[in-house]
Order: sequence, then C-alpha cells, then structure tokens
Amino acid sequence: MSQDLSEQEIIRRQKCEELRNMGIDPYPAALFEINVFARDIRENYERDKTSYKNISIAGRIMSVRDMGKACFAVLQDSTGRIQLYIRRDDICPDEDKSLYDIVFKKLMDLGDIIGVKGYVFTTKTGEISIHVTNLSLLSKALRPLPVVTTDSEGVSHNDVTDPEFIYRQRYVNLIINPEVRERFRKRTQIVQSLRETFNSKGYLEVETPILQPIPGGAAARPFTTHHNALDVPLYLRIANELYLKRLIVGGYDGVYEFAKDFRNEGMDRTHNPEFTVMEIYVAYKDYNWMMDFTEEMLEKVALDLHGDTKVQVGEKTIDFQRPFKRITMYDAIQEHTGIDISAMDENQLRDTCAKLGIHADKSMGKGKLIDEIFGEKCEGNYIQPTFITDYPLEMSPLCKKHRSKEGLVERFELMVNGKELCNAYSELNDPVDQRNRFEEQVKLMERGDKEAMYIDTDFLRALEYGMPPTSGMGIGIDRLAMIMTNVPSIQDVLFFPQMRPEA
RNA sequence: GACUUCGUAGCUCAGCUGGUAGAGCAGCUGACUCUUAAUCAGCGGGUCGAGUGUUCGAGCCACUCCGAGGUCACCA
Repeated sequence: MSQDLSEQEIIRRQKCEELRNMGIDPYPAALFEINVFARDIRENYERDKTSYKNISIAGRIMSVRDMGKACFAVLQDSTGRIQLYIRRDDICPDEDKSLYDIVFKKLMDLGDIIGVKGYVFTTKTGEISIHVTNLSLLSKALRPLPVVTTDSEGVSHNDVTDPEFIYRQRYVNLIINPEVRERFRKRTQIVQSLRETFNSKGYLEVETPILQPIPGGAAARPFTTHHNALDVPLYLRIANELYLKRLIVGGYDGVYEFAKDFRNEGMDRTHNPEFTVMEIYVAYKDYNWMMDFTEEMLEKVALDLHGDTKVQVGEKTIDFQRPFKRITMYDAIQEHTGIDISAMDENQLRDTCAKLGIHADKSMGKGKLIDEIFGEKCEGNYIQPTFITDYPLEMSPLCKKHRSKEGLVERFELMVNGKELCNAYSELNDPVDQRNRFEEQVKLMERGDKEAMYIDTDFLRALEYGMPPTSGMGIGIDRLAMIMTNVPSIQDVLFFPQMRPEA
C-alpha cells in the first residue's frame, strides 16, 4: 500500500488536511449550478454584455498570475479557457480575509477544480475575463499537472511529448492539450455523420454477438476465451459479417453495426488488437450500387467535418468529392507493373512474383499471389479515393461470383492514402456455392494457411432458407478517423490504445 | 519476431575524453489590487527505468531485463 510521494504530492495532501481543518470539504458532495461556458462568454460577450452580469461557471485552474492582493487565473472548462480576475476585497468584503489569503492563495493549486460566480468584463489589456465575487473548491488535485505555457509568439513550452505519457495517461493529455479533446470530438462526429446517412435511408442499427462460438466473417487469428457455465470455448469476434447477413435473411432491408472487433495479431501504427469497424448490409443491391453509396457516405463525412470535400493528410490533400476513380484489380496491376496477369495460372503467377521480387511461399494459392502483387506494386499508389474492383475468387470466400468475368468475384476495396479503407461485396447468397467455398478454405488451412476461414454451418443453414441479393460494406472507423483528423498513428484516434502493463 | 533510437526533478531538457547531478517552468517563503510565458528576492526538490559487471570511481562503458517510439517482417 505504500506509495512514494514526491514533495509536491505531499504538500498537496497537507493542504487537503488544512482545508478540512478549516471546515472546507475538498470534495464537496453538493452539485454546483453552472449557467455559462467559457466558449459562450468569449464568443458572445462583446455583443451582448448585459447577459453576463450574473454568471456561474466551473472548471480547472490552469494557471495563476499572482499580483498580491489580486490574481489573474485561467479557468478551463469543457469548452475552453477563460481568464478569472480575483480581487481580495471582492471575495472577502469583510474583515476576514482568510478565504483569499489562505484558502485561495495558500491551499489551492493548479489543477484544482473550482466553481466561481461573478460578472464578465474586459481588462485594460483587452482580455475578456470574469470578475470573481464568489469562489469555491469543487475538487482538489493531489498530483501536479504538467504546466504547458504558450508564449506571445504562440509557441508552446514544456508540452508533454512523450508518447508513453500521452497514451497511458490520456486524461492528462486531454486536460492539457485542447486539440486532442477536439480530435476525439471529431471522431464522434464521423460516427454521427455515418449514422445520419444510414438512418436517413431507413436502415436499422443493430447489435450482434461479440462472443462467438465460431469466429467467422474474416480471415484472422481470434482471441479465445471460455464460458464457465456452458463449459464451451468462445471467441471474441473478428468480424460481424455472418450475423448481419443472418438478419438480412430474417427480413430486414438494411442493417448496420458499429462493431468492436478483436484480432490477436501484431500491433503497429495502423493495427490495435481491438478496433472499430462499421459494417452495413442492404438487400436487393449489388456492389455497383454500394460504390455509389460509399461515395455519398464519405463525401458527407468530409463535408460534415471540414465543410469541404478536401482533407489535408500529412503532405497530401485528399479529395472526397464524388465520383471516385474505379479500376479493376487486373488493370491496376497492369498499370503499375506492365504485366497482364488476367490469363495466368498459379505457376505463371509464381514466376511473375519471382520476376517482380515478391516473396511467395508454397501455402499461397492463386488469389493470394495476385493479392501479393497488388499489395506490393499497386496499393501504395492510390492516394486519392479509388475503388479497386473484381478480385480473384480464391481470396473472397463470402463474395458472389462475378456476373460475367470468370474466376473473379464482385468485390471492391476503396483505397485512400495508399491503404485499404473499405471492403465490399455483392454478397454470396447461393448456399451450395457458399458451402463449396468454405470447403476450399478448409483445404487452404490444411495447406498451412493460418488465416483460412472456419466453416459456420448455422450460417449455411440460414442461407438455405434464402437470402435476397445483398450488398455489404465494411469500413475501418479508426483508419477513417486517422485520415479525417490527419494523424499518423491509430493510437492517436483511440482514447486508450493497447499498452504493455506498467512495471 | 528482427534491427534501431530513447528512458535524468511534477513537466521540458542539459550533463564534456568516466570524477557522486544542473537549468527553465511547476513547488515552497516573501513583495506587488488590470496581469497574460506577469515580474522581483530567497529556498527546497533526484533509487539518473531496473539489475549485474568493468573501474580507485559509472547518469556516461559492457551485458541482461523492463517500458516506449521508429523501420522492416508477419497479418487484415
């Protein structure tokens, strides 16, 4: 239980005790009535001064400039920062000056949460401020906050830059970096924008199991767990695709889910073990329709967030204005390698990989080899939103065969900034074909492919009752948020990215 | 998993060819009733990520471990 406390932490604990001795609860239970926010004052005071004569506001003390018998302090609430002017004779009009001299000046610290009442005015130097007439402590901070200051040139000093600090103690990062609070607000706006698109078309937001007996719908290594009462193994879902399609069988025209998925694989700048995917399935549609829908959806996200279809991502400007470029996978490969692979068999593909210097091992089938070529030679080139269409059948076991092109399926992926953002199919609804495809997966698994899919017989049973022609699409919400907020790491769009436990 | 960089006060950082740690901000004491990186005077604060070794002597050199970032590989 023993804790090594720093000098500053010990002092703050002592201050807490002194407050209690004075009859002041450092953590009072009663609510504090708020009637205004910092942003409201800053934006509206100048043109409506009469409305700010009797305000009540609460927040965290971020800095104090002590002038003796008066102080300037900066208060931060959820909307921003506002300066306080605290004069001793105003908060202590009587003989007893202890509220100012002792409680405020001695016992309060940066980071404490306080409530103040007063009126708004503009200082001689032109800063909109709150002249405080009443001040109370709402919560005492026992740890010192990193003090980030910004000088007259707008350069910030002592900013916390250690990524470990930022990710492990996100709460501190959020307190001292308003732009980070804003980034996560944008992430929520993205989700809201998508929801608006789906709801406006009448599609139904649903929830499907996270604990699944068969981890289906994608090729990935799952987390495993165990249910004690049932005494069965369960898996954390790697996708929700097969459950959403069951709901289409059940008669809904459109269903979607924002799903946390889990994959027990490596971590890097674009992969976290748990991540968010939105999947949507719409009956009586095909993948061509879904491309149009995806364009509409993403253009709206960009407009809702930035008021513009153009989004700055690192050095690049990405334009989400409809329509996006569309190119088949074979054409993409021809464009970037000069090689036409459309008629090649597995051996010819293997030779082509060797010629291009692409690693190809024996477990790879024809589809996997084509995917390797695309991934190595093409993918990174598609910065502007581009639909890559018509994938090889072997690597798309849940996707319908192409209506006219032999050996291909009706699938597209949307590439943005050189990476996959969306993945969509004309969904396979032929139960016999689906059973065959699952059996192909079993063969791949026997050949050594660790990510081959499991057979889900209940899903096949559902298809046997009949699923309308359906198109489905999945989009990585974390990656979308990375693009839309212009950050390079998935950790920057997750409040609490996965970390090794602290020692 | 491989390679690589990093870990020093609450925060940001310095610390020479190895000689037992320093600054700014924050903190503490004091001055100042319109300041804004407020200012001025003074004072305290460290298991140098952990451990082992080399050395008369290690923040610094070597090795092991822990944590983080980056690159690559693997994977969607």
